[in-house]
Amino acid sequence: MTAARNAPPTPQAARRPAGAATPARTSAAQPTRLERRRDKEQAILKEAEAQFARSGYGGTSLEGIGAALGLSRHHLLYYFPSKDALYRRVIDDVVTQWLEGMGTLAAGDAPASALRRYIAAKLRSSAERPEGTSVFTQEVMAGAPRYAGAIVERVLPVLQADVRLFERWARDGRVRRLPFAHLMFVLWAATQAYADLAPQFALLLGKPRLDEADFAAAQQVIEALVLGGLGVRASAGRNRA
Amino acid sequence: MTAARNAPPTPQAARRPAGAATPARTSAAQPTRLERRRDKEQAILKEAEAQFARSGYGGTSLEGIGAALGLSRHHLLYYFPSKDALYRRVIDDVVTQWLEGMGTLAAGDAPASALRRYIAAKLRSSAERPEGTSVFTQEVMAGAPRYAGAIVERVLPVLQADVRLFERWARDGRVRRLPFAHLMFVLWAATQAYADLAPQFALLLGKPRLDEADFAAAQQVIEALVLGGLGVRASAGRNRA
DNA sequence: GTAAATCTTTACCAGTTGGTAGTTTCCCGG
DNA sequence: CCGGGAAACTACCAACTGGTAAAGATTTAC
Repeated sequence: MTAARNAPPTPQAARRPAGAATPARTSAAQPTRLERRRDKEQAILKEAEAQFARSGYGGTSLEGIGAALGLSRHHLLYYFPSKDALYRRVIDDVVTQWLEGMGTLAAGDAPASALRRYIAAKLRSSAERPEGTSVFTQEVMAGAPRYAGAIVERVLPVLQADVRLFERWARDGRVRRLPFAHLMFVLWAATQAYADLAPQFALLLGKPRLDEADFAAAQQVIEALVLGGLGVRASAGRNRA
Repeated sequence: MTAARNAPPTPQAARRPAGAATPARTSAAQPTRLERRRDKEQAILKEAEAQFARSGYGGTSLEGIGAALGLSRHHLLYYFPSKDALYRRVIDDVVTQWLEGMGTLAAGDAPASALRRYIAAKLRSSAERPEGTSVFTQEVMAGAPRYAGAIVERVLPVLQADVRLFERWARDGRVRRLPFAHLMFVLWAATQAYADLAPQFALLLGKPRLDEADFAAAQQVIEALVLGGLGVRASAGRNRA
């Protein structure tokens, strides 16, 4: 309470504004107002994502999010008009990030390497940003009251494209035929579990948290299952780790 | 934990004749007080499980649970001393049910049929009582603040037994060697997803909810992956559906 | 029939929630 | 130096949260 007041979290210090693509303006040393605002919004979104992931929508309070950032609840309502609006922004970003990782499968590669890359990408996202998928999972468990539309509009096309790719592979005799939509579901489930259920897994492995070796093992298992289940020879690029 | 009963110790129960005097009809047509209480507790637990699954701990209110049952919030607090106690009872039942489905693997069967039965049992439990695992998943996502102990004490031994069984199979050359703990994690993830993520899957399949065909397809996929990944000939009982 | 145990309801409480309104402080450009 | 807009804080609110205390109603046992 006491020290939080005049100690703003120095947004630009650790956060590099991802400006590789954008033309580097004079902003490097002196962040403009707009940039500072965007950085602060980003910090709020990040903290909100973490808390929504941990406690769900109903279990998270604006006060709590603000406290973690040294802000008052009313301040948050200055940046975001309502808790619901904040939540929607969070989940929107999550879905976007989630979809980004999915395009990987569409590459014109051989099934084995395409799948391997897909699994690795999904697992990496689980390791690096677990909160994101947890928020999404909780939204789904609640019956997707706020995001059923987005799921159909944004996820369904990508799923259908992936299924079509599998069908093509099956037609060419490169993979065994399976209910491919469900195969994708299981793939998502397996990779997402290493974000959502990580605390449980860590507990059962006797560690404080999952480490790289665990993710490597997960990758090995999931690859073996998927490639084995599809009847794809897992020979080519055997040793990867 | 399980005996955390708030109610008075029901002194009459001991005084009642041990059932010899009254035939079965008494309990069937005219439920005794104890039975009525137990039934009511059960109804509360069921509704609480559903709401905790949907909205999480923080998003669920005693008022809401009571309303769904035609009771007042204060009435709930007569049967359960606090929201936390109610939640713990719910999650305790869930863990118990969850563990029941796990013993299946220990049978002295051939790997293929043992795994098939295990997958079928897990999927059935996801289909029949999805709320249970959703509560559990949410507890885990929150970092298992209330149930880390139970996970270690109750789940870990079963997991270790299963892993040992896999190791034995591997030593005998009956399955390919994998990080078996992670194999179990992936198996849990895949089967649980058909409870937790069912709304998403249904949405993507264009149905109001998953039906038997979907669970059959899931079973087919998971079987193919696990048996294929372990290098087990899925021949024996090929056609099952 | 009556007393005791059980069940149900009412009244009340302090703390927290998301949200609004208004005011003050700060910063930056001119 | 100053004006204006962005940022931050104060005060306040109605609704709701879990929880307690106590009174009223209903069975049930004797």
